Amino acid sequence: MTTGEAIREAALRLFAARGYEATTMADIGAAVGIRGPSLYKHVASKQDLLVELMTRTMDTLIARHREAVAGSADPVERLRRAVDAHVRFHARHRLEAFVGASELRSLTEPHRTTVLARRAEYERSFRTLIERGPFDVGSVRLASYALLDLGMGLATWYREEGELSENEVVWQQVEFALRLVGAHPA
Amino acid sequence: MTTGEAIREAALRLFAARGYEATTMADIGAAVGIRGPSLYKHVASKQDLLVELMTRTMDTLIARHREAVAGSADPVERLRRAVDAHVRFHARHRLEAFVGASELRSLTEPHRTTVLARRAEYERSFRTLIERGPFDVGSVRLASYALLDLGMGLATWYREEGELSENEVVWQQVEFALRLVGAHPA
DNA sequence: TCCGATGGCTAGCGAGTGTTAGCCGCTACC
DNA sequence: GGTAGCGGCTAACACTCGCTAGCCATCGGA
Repeated sequence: MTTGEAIREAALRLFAARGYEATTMADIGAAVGIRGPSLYKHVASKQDLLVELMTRTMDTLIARHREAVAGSADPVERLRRAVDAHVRFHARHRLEAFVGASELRSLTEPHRTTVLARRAEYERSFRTLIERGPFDVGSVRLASYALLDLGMGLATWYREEGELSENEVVWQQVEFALRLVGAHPA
Repeated sequence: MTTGEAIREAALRLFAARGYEATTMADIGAAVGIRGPSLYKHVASKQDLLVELMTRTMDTLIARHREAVAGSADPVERLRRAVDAHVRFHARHRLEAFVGASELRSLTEPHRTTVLARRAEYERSFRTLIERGPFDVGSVRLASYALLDLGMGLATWYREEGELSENEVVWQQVEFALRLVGAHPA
């Protein structure tokens, strides 16, 4: 259903710009050229729109992570690829990432708990990556948070039209990340 | 007026937990033991509450930054102190920082522009700090964003009751930051 | 040609919102 | 002991919102 997809895309843009609570069904409708009530022919509810967006975001983020990590057995290379995927995801899906981080509180139970669990799992996977490698950090947990924050920040400031290309930004962030955990002695 | 302060504190907690739009004046009133309409004897409006919170946050953040940087002339030491102040602020004022980052969109003009300008100024000051020192980064701008993101992340995950003390967390983050910009060769 | 589904629309319900108006008890002060 | 005013309160206004009900035009397939 391509109309449903258009609605989700419009909702994403509006949620990112104004926030979930401040966005009205009439706004979303207007963005796809129909009236508010007509949306209910395509989606179940406003909350459902948010749930769909957030779970999809976490699903593809974790999928990209698994693909990236699976490609190598070397701990340093695995972390490098994980950070690359993490940063690249936040560059390519800025709005999804932004909504995912800022609208957790608008999620009703049990969806909130589900998404939070997914996020915790993702963080744990970074922690494991750091633990298993020849890295030098005081606190593994803090290091994992630092790597995650480094990428999530992109959701705020990254712009596709910026002077640096996606690859340049990703490379630079990966470099920062590796320095941070004490790899990359050169 | 100590009642006004209590109201601002309650509003801060509620804005952080539920978001500005989802928080009602009745909620804020209940948190300080009065009814919603009675709040208007102490504050001008709900929006005014948010404006006050956000401008105060930026003011004290910038003040702490200036104090920290003023204490030394050595570029590395200046950056170290700036990061220390930045991280410490986000640990001590978690909620303010969280609201400051997530409710920018709930700010009506011209306040939004004012606060954004203040934030840009703050970022620029980090950029200058990096430019003027013996650091090694590909992009100064990206490095400044990275340092800022490193501290702002605390707003999400830091808890006072955590196993690491404030000082331990700050030291660790400062270490990460200095490694990131290529200082701290040891 | 008829029919059922699809997907728009308007009207409207019911709940909730920020804010104002106006009332009243308490307290401080002359 | 009167009174000004501070700071509570309830009632109510003027919306707004998500969502449902019910109507109707279009159109593909039997």
